[in-house]
Formats: sequence, C-alpha cells, structure tokens
Amino acid sequence: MSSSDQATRQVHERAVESLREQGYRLTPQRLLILSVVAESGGHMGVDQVFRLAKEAYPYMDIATVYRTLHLLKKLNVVTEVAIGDRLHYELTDPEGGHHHMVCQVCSGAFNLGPHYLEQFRHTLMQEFNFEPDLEHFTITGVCATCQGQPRKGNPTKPKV
Amino acid sequence: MSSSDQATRQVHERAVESLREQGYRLTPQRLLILSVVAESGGHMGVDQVFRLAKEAYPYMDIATVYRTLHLLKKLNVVTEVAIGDRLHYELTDPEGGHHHMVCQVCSGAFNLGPHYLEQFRHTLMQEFNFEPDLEHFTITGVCATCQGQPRKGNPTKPKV
DNA sequence: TTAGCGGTTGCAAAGAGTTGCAATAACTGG
DNA sequence: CCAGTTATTGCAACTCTTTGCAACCGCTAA
Repeated sequence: MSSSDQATRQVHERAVESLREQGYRLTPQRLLILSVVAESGGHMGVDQVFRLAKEAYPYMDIATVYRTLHLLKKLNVVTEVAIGDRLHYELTDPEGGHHHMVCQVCSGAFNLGPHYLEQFRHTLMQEFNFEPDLEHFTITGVCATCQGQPRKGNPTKPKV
Repeated sequence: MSSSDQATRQVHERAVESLREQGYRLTPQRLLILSVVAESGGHMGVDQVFRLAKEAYPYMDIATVYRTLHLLKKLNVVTEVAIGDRLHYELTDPEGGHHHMVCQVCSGAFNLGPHYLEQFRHTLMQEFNFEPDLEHFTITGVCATCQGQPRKGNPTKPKV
C-alpha cells in the first residue's frame, strides 16, 4: 500500500479512538466523512465533502455533514479554516497547531508555524490576563505573488 | 448641546463626505443607519440596527441594512467586529485602528492598541512577503474575569 | 446473542445573510 | 427648476447553515 493509505489509516485509528473514548458512536456516516476529508490531502469546503460523501452513500444528508464536521473539529481531528467567507476543513496537523495565512486575492492558504505568535500570546496573558485562543485562527492578507494586484472585494467602482 | 451630539455630527459630516467623494448617493436610509450606529456608542448586531432603524422609518428593509453596513465598512466609517458567530458594527476608531479581544465565555469585547501586533506584522512581511490585514481582526479567548469558568461550546457531555 | 437505551440520522422547516429585479428617487446637466 | 440617467431601494426568492423531531441503529449489559 502507499504511504498515503497508511497515513489515512492512522488518522482513522486515532479518530475512532477519540470517538470511543468520549462515548460517541461509530457510524458509517462519520467514518465516511472522515475518510473523505482524510483522503483529500488539503482543505475542502462543506459542499465538496458533501458531494463526495454522497457519491459513496446516496442517503447522506447535508445536516449530517455539518454536524459531523463540527464534532470532528471539537475532537481536534479536523481543523476549520476560513477561506473567503466560507469554512473549509482539513485534518488537524499532527505536528502541533499551525496557523493559516489566506490570500484575499487568490484564496491560497499558507501554513505558519506556531512559534510566530508565541510572543504575542505571552504579552496578552501578561498584560491583560486574557488567554487568547490562537490555535486555529486565520490571518487574511495578500500573498507574495499577488502583491500589487487588485483585490477581490473592490470590483464595481462608482464614477469619480 | 452635549458633546455626544457633537461627536455624532462630526461622524455624519465625515461619512457624508466619504460617500459624495466616491460617487455614492446620500439616501435617507443610509443616513439613518449611520446615525443609529453612531448613537449607540458601542457595537451593535445587525438585527439591533435593523430594529432601531425600522422604528424611525417603517419601510426599512433588512437587505438595505446589510448593504449599507457593508458599504460603510468599505468606506472605513464603521468597523466589523465578530462577537460569537455574529458580526457586530461600531464606528471606526478615529484614533487609528484597534483590535478586539472577545471573550468566548461572557462575549465581552475589549479593545487592544494597534502596536501589540506590529512586530508580528513585521515578521510576516519580512519572512514571507505576506502583507497581513490585521486592521480589523478579532482575537477570541477567555477574559480575566472568566478564567476558570466553563466555556460555552461544551454543554452536553456524553457519558464516559 | 439479544433486548433496549439513548445517541444519531434524515427530513423538513426555520434562521441568517445574499442576490436579482423592477420601481423609485438622488444627482447631474441643461 | 426640470428631465434624464442610473444608483439604490424594497421585495421576494435563493443559498448556506442550524435546529426540532420521529424513526433508526450502534453500543452495552445481561
């Protein structure tokens, strides 16, 4: 088998364990949705997950997809990424959290190691006793290749 | 007149100028929505803006409220703040941007001066040539008074 | 292996926000 | 000050997401 198959299997095993440990049931729908996300490699929109899952199991309901993705997120099996104004989901980085930088122009997503925000977190806790949740948040902006190009949100310019 | 009236008038004048300059029309709906937000003092949800505006002008439509708030946001007259999973709006801080820290437990919002993120911005631009849009983003977490209290998102615990 | 408890699902309907469109009305130039 | 142009509004339909509920079925205890 390929290494990707192996990675997918490991993800399944870990996720199944998380579900069992916390008393959640192992249903074919949940396993299917998990494998769809796991096999995608990157991050996917809800509708994409739904379409692929429905191909494998035609009774799949969109509400189940939403509920399952929320559950997997709570179990830290998948991570939510805001791309544009839609939420995408990807397998949680096993190496430890990383942040996402999403380009407002090309919608490309880039990973950012956790240490870049450590100092910031430290400051907030020291000065305000505010414990920030920086694990899964997304930084929007303009990526290197899109610098100087027009942005998406500004299409219809009124007359001057 | 009170100083708050004066502040409100200044906001109006500046906003009206922004609209004219860019070729947008001055409609009673827009002025009304602006004054509702201006007079609120803090940040308000869309439904709250809608309700107050509708009291003054019963034909007000929710779509107009959304469109107007988006427009005022684009003109940098108002700032969007994510409270929980809903967007709120407030007058843009004339002193220059500030960030918001929103508590996941009590939904309280605290302001944070812009300099706290300057070093982070600098790092991203230096290392990745990524120009982050940090002007109006919101940091979620747990505020000082809610430390140690249970969080909202974890109500129903399955059996162990 | 089986009965039954209760977590899950599929459906449908509600809620939040957006969009298309025809009528309206704010601005412009004459 | 008036008529034409066209941005804007109000309405309704639509998309995306959440929620209530009855039927279903995964899991556990016997």
